[in-house]
Amino acid sequence: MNYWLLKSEPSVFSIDALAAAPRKTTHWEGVRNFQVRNMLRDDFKKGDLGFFYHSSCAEPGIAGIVEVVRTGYPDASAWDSRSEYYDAKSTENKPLWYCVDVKLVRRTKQIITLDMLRMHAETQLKSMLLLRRGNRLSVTPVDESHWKFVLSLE
DNA sequence: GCCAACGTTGGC
DNA sequence: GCCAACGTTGGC
Repeated sequence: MNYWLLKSEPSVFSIDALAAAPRKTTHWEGVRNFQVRNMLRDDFKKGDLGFFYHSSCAEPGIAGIVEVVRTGYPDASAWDSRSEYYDAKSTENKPLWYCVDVKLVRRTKQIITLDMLRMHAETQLKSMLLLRRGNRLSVTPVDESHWKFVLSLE
């Protein structure tokens, strides 16, 4: 079983929006980066857990925990010409982009902020991809040791 | 296959 | 709004 960190801008899709969604589940759609696509398509397994991370906002940090409930399948938003995620290079016969479904397990007791994580960037969270300079991937794998340590910060 | 230009991410 | 970082594109 794998652990992940999924970034979302709360102004676009927040933990509140996920909590309010039917079955507290959402399509993790709109990924248009090949590295991330490959992870969604090939590496996400049912039952994997992920941190739901708020990015590009006043208080960046981990807001909740999600579970993978459906593994990679073609992202239909790519062939919807009305979608902001439309991509003419992807078709139903030859899908280019993939998504997964995730379900909210629970909110964290408070936002585990980027600042809190950074305090351990040279010790327990050394090599955590989120904290690596220049990292911009919207989905990153999380080591089990990092996962457990982050939760101990709650 | 190289690499400059361009676009995007995301913290600040 | 700035800008560092880096992925993508496209001419050659």
